[in-house]
Amino acid sequence: MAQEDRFKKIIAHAKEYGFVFPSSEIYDGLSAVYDYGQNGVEMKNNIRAYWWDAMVNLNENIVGIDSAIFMHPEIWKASGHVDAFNDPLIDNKDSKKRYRADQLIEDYLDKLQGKINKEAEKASKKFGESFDREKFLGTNPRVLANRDKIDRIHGRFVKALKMDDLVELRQIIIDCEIADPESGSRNWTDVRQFNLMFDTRLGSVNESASKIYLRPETAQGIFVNFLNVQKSGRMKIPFGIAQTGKAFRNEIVARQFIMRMREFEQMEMQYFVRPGKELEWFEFWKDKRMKWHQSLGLGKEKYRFHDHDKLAHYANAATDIEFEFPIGFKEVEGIHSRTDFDLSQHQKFSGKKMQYFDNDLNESYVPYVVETSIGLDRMFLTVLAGSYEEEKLEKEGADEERVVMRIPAFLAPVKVAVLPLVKKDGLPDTARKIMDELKLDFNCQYEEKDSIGRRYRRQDAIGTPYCITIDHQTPKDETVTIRYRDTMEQERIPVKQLRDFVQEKVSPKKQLSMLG
RNA sequence: GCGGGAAUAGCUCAGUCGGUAGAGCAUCAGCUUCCCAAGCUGAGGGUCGGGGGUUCGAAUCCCCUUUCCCGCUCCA
Repeated sequence: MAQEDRFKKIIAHAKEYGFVFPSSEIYDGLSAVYDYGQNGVEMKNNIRAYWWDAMVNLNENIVGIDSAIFMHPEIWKASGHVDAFNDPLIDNKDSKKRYRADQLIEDYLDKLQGKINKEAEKASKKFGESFDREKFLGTNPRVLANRDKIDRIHGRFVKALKMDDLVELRQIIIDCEIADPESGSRNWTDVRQFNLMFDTRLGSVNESASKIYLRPETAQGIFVNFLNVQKSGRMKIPFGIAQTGKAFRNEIVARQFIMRMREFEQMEMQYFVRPGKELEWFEFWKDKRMKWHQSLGLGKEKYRFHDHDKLAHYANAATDIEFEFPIGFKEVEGIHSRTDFDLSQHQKFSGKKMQYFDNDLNESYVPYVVETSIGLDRMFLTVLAGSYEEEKLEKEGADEERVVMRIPAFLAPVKVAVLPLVKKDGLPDTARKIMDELKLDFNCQYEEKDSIGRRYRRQDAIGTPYCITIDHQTPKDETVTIRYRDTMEQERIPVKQLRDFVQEKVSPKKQLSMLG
């Protein structure tokens, strides 16, 4: 409970200090859509840049692209999204539980098959070694009745799925007297289709305009450009293509702040490898990506792998990197061994050869793919949640508290605050000069209003790692104090050294060099 | 989408039995000059989430609706 409160506080803090706002708020908001504010956009850009540096710049064999959100509609048939993102759903009116209609029918068919197997089992025990399983299955009246039933239902089921016949799907459920597995109730609503892909029209608004989708993932933009990049970049396997960009999913339920949004940003890299080598590379990227996360310094114990037991049809290995949010461990990044599924599908649907000629093997093949796919918005939330701290301060008298965002300096939205100690004696002028110097290199804020202590706290709240204070000593010896966000300690340094000093502290170079 | 709860100033909240909306903090201007937030003076800011109804009169009662939170469900 306390943890949930903490999550709420982080959301409130994000809004109050210009990180994340609900979309269209003055019109009552728009469900599961959020806007990034003045501080949020800086931090988001910094996270994206850190990922790009680590993937594209640090790896000579990885290049980036930026593909369009609109793509040829056939792509989503090839990828399986047109089928897989169309779930027929049905609700039980009594228990208020929701199920996938196709799942209910499949479970029912499985149960019938189970009955047949049991029947055979029983007979086998009874007749011992003289038992002829095939003959039994072909003659026993109970088995025959069930097999006949399975055939009939299965036939209707397949046809209904093919025709998208929702009424027939419901009729099958009624005819088979399928009950809610939990409550036993057979009081069902109509079957409804939820397509998780947004669609719109390309071209003029008329009958001939074609329906196109807003991409539900960025990965396909990479697959369809595989040949373009490989040839124009003279890439040799293994190599990777990286991309960041928006994707859209019309989630039935989207909740938990920016954890699941209808419009979100992905950072993906598809790594093309020799068939048979994919599981080695899968392990390689698991390790690399985990190191990237841990390089942020938010606490190694807050990360874990969660291997998938149930694999998607295209994958032969999959794992999630999870981060411990106040509401529990949640997926931040997925690493999948996608086999040659995607390229093969595009080869099939487009009729173009999606192959690579490997000189070392002297043969051509459809490459296998290992994917690293990370949600930028979730990453953003990771940094927020991992940085937010209500710190108890010891002070004479009452207990004091400060809210401080311990954001890694290279991700912080504002790097430096320039603060004249008081608003007189020419200190603001001196501060302005320093500000003008520094703002060419860093995102800086100048503040002269309110007491110095209050200004420090305001900077703590947005995670500014360094505050530079111009005091009465500055005009005398050209030095200022620099105050550290995390320790609240101060140091005095010459104005001349400021730029280099800050530069070294807010650059991601040190972290990146450890990843390289 | 279903069930439950919530919505009053930027934030936290008060508002009695239905009688024209209040506090603290924050914001802005001026004063004060101080190294870890809440000194002084003044000002701005709300059609009480939106729409409809009952009533002489609605923040308050009724209906609808939107958004958020919790649970269910879903999650390439």
